Amino acid sequence: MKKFSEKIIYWYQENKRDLPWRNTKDAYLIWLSEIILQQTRVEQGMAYYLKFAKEFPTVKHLAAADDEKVMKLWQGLGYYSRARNLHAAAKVISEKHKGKFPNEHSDILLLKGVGEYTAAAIASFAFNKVHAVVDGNVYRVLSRVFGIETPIDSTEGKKEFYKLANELIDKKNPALHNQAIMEFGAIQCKPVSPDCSVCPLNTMCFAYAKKRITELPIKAKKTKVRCRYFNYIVLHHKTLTALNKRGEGDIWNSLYDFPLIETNKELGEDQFLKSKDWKNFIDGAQYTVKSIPVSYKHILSHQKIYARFWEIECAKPFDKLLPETAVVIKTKELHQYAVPRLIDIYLESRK
DNA sequence: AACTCGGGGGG
DNA sequence: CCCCCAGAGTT
Repeated sequence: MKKFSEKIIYWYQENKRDLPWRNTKDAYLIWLSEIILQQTRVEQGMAYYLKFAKEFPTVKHLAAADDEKVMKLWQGLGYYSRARNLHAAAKVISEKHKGKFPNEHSDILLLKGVGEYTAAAIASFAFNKVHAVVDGNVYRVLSRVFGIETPIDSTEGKKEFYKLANELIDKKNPALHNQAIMEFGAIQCKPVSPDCSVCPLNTMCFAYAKKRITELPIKAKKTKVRCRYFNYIVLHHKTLTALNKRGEGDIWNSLYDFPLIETNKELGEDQFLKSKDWKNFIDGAQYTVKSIPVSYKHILSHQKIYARFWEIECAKPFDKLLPETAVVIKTKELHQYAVPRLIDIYLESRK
């Protein structure tokens, strides 16, 4: 009987997708692709990879780029700390490593934004080192084939799956093996309704034999969702608009939105208009509220945001009247700023 | 060990 | 509505 590794590698060679980051040995490009693909589907990350690779063909190009430009290119992809860490690490590689990407697993692991998975991916794909990758796909394949019921989001589970993955890896073809098992998980051993009848591993699969495909892998925690109510104050004065740069400790760090009043619960529209808080933004200046606010429900994996955009025409400039984090910009230059998807959708609707 | 960090797609 | 996706950093 053929071994696990041989079977998935054979399957991979017959079924693999043609993906751009598989056609290079450039550690920088492989790193770039791995950061973009963290918790992100290949189809969603593809356009961003092509954009970044074209705009920043080498790590030095990326290191030399402006922060705001990097964030703008990342706009819409989510998990924005990835972009900040990517940029910070590019500067380290460019300066401390003289532009040469580290080729040891332990050194790669020191880079900001690079954890166990990504270090193994880069070390194997770029330098053909024997380090097994364990991503969501690998957890699923291993738990099903070998019947592992340890929760994948536990410390114990992580150790157990890494141990098994490193026992199974083809030490002569670590890069090929790692690509194969992930692609196998993504395409054949899918999360929902995989076609096990055509699976090359169905004769050795625990979950298939026990009819427990839908139960594996096991995840212990469930993310709870928090509801938030955002009242955005979209201030205009002639050709000017006020933006707000978001900071640490909340979503969308280092992106821009508008000056904001957040409340614990839904307020009526008249109730909000009467409230004093937002008028601090304009310090009692004359203003005109343009019609009723535009409303959106923005769903994230861990937050539900009920947003309203109050468009206010202000009679005088608002330079010094805003929060510390605010910036006054020309409305026509708004498109240069990196904004959350929610703000982007609002702006698109205003065109 | 638990929490937080986005956005999109599929059943 | 739910779950998952080429996970990592912080507390």
